[in-house]
Amino acid sequence: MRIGELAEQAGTSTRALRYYEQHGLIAARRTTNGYREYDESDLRLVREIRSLLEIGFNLEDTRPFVECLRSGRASGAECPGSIEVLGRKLADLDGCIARLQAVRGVVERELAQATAEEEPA
Amino acid sequence: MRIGELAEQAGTSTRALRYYEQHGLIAARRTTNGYREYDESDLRLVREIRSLLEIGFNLEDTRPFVECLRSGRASGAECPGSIEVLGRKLADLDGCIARLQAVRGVVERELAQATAEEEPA
DNA sequence: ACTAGCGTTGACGCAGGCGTCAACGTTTAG
DNA sequence: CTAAACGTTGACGCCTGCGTCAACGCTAGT
Repeated sequence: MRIGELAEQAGTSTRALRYYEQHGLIAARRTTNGYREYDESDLRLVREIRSLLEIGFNLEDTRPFVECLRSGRASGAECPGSIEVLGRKLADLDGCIARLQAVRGVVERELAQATAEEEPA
Repeated sequence: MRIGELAEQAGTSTRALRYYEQHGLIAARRTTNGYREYDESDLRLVREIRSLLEIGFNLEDTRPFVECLRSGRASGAECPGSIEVLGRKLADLDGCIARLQAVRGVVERELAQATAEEEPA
């Protein structure tokens, strides 16, 4: 299939696909006229990238997953590189959640105090 | 005091202070030579801005707090505009935390599954 | 007089994942 | 033959809170 169809199948844009290629995540064969040509395995790679991006991974983080899939694994997560990224992400998430909950506490107290002083019954 | 000292007192940079002024958050008197001149009340405004930015508010969100302080209130949070921002922020935080926790669940399951398939013994 | 250190404005750079337009070639339907 | 609809590369725009450099003026100390 060509880039337009791949984009549609993967729920993204042709621009994004060229961007992934620029960054070495996917590679395309070329037909004689210079058009990119893809197959089902490429679709799987792009879908892996997309689902990871959607939950907050950045492009670099998706690389080990993509390489894992290209090495023939059934899942992009079952390679050491991917597992390491998952571990770091889990720690990042925990830190991020903790920070947000702390901020939430501050905001909640500020709000309670401010409304109390605004409407003192 | 001049801009350099204000920056130091508030724990920020002169560049940031000029940026806040550009966006109408703080205003400076000028001495005859064109230098900006600040006093203690300006320091309070900048500290309010800084503390809000640090916990994740954006510049626009700080505006009602700054105006509240300038209107003579003891706290920047005790005006309707500030309270509304605090309320929206609280909702934002709740949504953000929920999303992160959902992602955390996904990542944790992925990680468990991947490590299980990597070391099945 | 000269230098260091403060001030002034204006403008570019950055991160990230693309959107979007330009200017052009290819394919396909009528 | 022509136009629509696809493809190609290159490059600028976006967003946000500044960092950083340029090129200049003012002031204080020696």
